[in-house]
Amino acid sequence: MTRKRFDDMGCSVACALNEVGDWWSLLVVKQAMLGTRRFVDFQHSLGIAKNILCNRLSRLVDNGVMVRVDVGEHGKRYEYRLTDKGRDLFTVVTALRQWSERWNGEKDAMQLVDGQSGEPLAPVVVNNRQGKVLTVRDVRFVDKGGKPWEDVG
Amino acid sequence: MTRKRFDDMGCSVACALNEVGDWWSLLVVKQAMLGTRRFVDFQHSLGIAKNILCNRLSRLVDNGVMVRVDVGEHGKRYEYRLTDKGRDLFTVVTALRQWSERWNGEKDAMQLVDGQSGEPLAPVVVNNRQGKVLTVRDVRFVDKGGKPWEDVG
DNA sequence: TTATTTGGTTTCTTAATGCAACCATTCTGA
DNA sequence: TCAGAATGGTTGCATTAAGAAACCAAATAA
Repeated sequence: MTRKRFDDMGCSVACALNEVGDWWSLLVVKQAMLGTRRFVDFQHSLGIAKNILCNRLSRLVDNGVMVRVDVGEHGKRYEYRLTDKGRDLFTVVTALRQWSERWNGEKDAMQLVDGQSGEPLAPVVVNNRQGKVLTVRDVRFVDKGGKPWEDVG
Repeated sequence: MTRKRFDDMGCSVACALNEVGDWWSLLVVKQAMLGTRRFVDFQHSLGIAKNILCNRLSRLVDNGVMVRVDVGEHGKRYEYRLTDKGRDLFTVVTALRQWSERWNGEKDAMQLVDGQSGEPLAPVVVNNRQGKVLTVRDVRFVDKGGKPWEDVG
């Protein structure tokens, strides 16, 4: 009786959550986006148990979100860095951060700003191809043939 | 020895994950965005255990992401609907869906399209205030005073 | 050369998850 | 009306995940 698998549900969202849907993974990715690379630095900045961090880093490496780079002279010194796939989670992490700030207040001592101007970022939104902002009410779910999706009864 | 709390880490992302960072919550929200409202429909479409679904719906209601609406003639018939806070997770869920499709292929039988044109959506991106697309390399973390953030050693 | 850092593993306890059985209302069909 | 199904749970048990602490070997710094 293992934990339910999410990668065979025929749902992209479930498939994503199968890789980064636990309590810690996205926080590790977020911390890597702040520049953290070493095992001990992840451990101290996140306050995560060593065995859990070990497990999460391994899973992230297995899933191609991070890579373990050997930086020691004779091995045994490593850095964990984001891959392109990992850096591409920037939109997800930023959307999550902004959502939290909108609804729970700015609990963060840090602020994310444009590196050049130093200004805050624009809110992350969903656009159609013409650049119009869409809410969940403005979209439809269709199958491959373009037919509307039927709710499961 | 309880599970680690994420809402007192001084991090907005952690605070968000404290509410929807478990394996199931975002999937329940995503399913609600597809129109599912009834307990049994969530159960069947997600394949989630009843006690876990019960716990997740309660937590989502407690956190203001969903509301339980009484729709029975004499009680005992309920609908679970997204609140504004819940609907605002649309960007997060969509970013996650697109990320999964980009890196793991389109595992989903369903496609999300613009309700009016029927066209696929534009990729969710992070913009600065001038509308320029930013990657994680284009941003900085600063404190309240605007000073750059120092990595924890 | 000794001490410390790094990156783990092991052990033990508690929490989360999954499955199945059960249960009290409420609606439905004959 | 009355049996039976649907709804929205709860409870008990088994397994897996998470957290804290101790321990450990290789590599590095003092």
